[in-house]
Amino acid sequence: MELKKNPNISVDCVVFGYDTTTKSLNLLLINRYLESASGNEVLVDDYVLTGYHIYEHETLDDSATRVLKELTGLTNTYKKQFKAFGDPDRLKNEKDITWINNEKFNFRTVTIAYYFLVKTEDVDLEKTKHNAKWFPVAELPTLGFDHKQIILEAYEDLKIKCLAEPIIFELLPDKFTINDVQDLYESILDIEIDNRNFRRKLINKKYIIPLDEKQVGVSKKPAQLYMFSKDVYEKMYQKNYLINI
Amino acid sequence: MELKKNPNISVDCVVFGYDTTTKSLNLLLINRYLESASGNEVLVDDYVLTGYHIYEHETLDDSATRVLKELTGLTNTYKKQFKAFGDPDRLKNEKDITWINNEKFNFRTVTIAYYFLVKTEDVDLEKTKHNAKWFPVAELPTLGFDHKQIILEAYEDLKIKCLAEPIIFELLPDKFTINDVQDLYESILDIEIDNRNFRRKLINKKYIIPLDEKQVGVSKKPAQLYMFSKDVYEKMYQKNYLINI
DNA sequence: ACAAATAATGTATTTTTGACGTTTATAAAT
DNA sequence: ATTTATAAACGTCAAAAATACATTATTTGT
Repeated sequence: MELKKNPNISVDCVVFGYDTTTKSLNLLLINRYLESASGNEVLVDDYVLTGYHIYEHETLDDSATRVLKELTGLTNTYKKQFKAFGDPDRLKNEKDITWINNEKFNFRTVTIAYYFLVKTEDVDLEKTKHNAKWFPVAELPTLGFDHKQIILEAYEDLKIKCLAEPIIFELLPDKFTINDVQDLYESILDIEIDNRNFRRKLINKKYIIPLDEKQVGVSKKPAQLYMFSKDVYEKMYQKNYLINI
Repeated sequence: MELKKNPNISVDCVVFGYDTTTKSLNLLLINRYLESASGNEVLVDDYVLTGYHIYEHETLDDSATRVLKELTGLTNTYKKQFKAFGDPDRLKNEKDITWINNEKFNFRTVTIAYYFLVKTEDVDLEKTKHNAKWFPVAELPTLGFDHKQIILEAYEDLKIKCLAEPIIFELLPDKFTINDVQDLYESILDIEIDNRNFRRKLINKKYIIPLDEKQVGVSKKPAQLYMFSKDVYEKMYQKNYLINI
C-alpha cells in the first residue's frame, strides 16, 4: 500500500554532530535532487536538510524520527521540535516548486523543523542515503530552499538550550574528557572559557562521573575520562528557578 | 473576494494576562461553536483557544497576529511561536471533525501554536468576539480539542522564558511596583520569593526605572512606581553565556 | 491620636564566579 | 636511558551574587 502523504506539511531535520578532533560543530547535509515536471531527478548544485512530507497516520515527532532514521539509521537520539516555517513564498524559486500530477502546487508547504544531536561516531557516512556530508556550521555550503534560515534558527535555539540543560553530552562520545566538554561549549557558543574555572565547575557536578580509565593512543599525557549520568542529573537537579534577567 | 484557506494548517493563540489585584495569571478563552454537517453553528459546552486556518498569502506570524486582533483588537503585543501540534488523532472526537462541502475532512490539521502576553487592562471583554473570558491557569474549565495540552506546553515554555528574559513586563501595566513584579513571578512560577532580596536585585537593574510617582487610591502606604525600559535593556544587557547546568 | 496595613530597609554568611601561572604525566624522539 | 614535546591537572585570592532573616517607616481611615 502506498502511504498517503500531504504536500502541505513536511518535517525538516537539522542534524548536529561534533568532531572532537577538529573541534568543529558540524551539520549533516545532503545533495538536493530536483523532481522535475517530467518526473526525472536532477542533481541541484546546493545542499539541503533532509526532510519529507508527513504521512497520513504518523505524528510529527514520528515523522521526524523516521526521516532521521532513513538518513542515518539512527534511533533514540536527542530530538527537539524548535519551529515551524511557513512563509507563503518560502519555496518561491522555480526549482523549489512542488509538482503534483504535472501541475504546480501553489499553496506553501509548512515545514515543522526539528534538530537532532547525534554522536558523530554513530554515523557511518558510507551508509547514509543521499550522499550526506558533514559541514562545519561556520562554513556552510550554498543551501537550497530556506534551509539556511532554518539552520540559523536551530543553532540559536541550541545555544540557548545548552546553557540551561546538559544536552551537550548528546554530542560527545560516552566517554569524554573535561577538555572535550570545554571545547564543545567553546565551539557552540563561539567563546573562550577559562580551563581551571570550567574544570572546577564541571567536576563538582555529581552527574559528571570519573571513570577508571584514561585516554589511550595519544602521544602526550592521557586525560582522565568521564561519563555523564542522566539518572543522577534527573534525580538531583530539579529546576532551580534562578531569575537571570 | 473570498480568502482561500487551507484546512490542513491553522494557528492557535494562547493569550496570557495577569490580574494585579487577584494576583492571578489568566488565559483568555472562548466558547466553542461547532459547525455541524448541516452548516449550523451550535454552542459546545467547553472552552477553546482562538485559532483559525491560515490564509493562502499570509505568513504564520501574520496569521496569528490576525487571529489575536480579531479576538481582542490588540496589535503589537509580545508573541512567540512555541510549538506545532499535529497528532493524526488530535481532532478525533466526533464533534471535532472538520466538514468541507458536507464531507468529513480526514487528514489531521496541524496547528502552529503561539502564545501572547497582553496587559489585561488593554483587553475590553465587552468588545471581544466569541464571548471571551479570563480563566486563572490554575482553574481552567473543560477544554475542547487538544487545547489543554497546548496550554500546558505554552505555560511550560513561558516559565522557562521568563527566567531568562524580561518578558514579564509585557504582562504588567506600564507603571508597576516592585511587589507587582514579585507577585507575578510568584504566580507564574508557583514559588515564594524573599521580598528583600528580590527588591534589591530588581532595583539594581538599570532598566528598572523609578518614576516620580506613587500609587494613588490605595488605603495604605502607597508604593513607588517603576517602569521597564526596553531600550536600556537591549543596549546594556547583551547575552551573558552563563552555563547553568 | 491611634490603629491598621503594607512598603521599605540592612547585615552577616555562604556560594559562586573570575582572574591568573606552574607543575606533572606520558609518548615519542634521540 | 635521557631528553623533549605536548597537553593535563592543579590552587589561591578577590569580587560578586545569592541566601537567610526581623524591624521600621509611611500612609490612610477612623
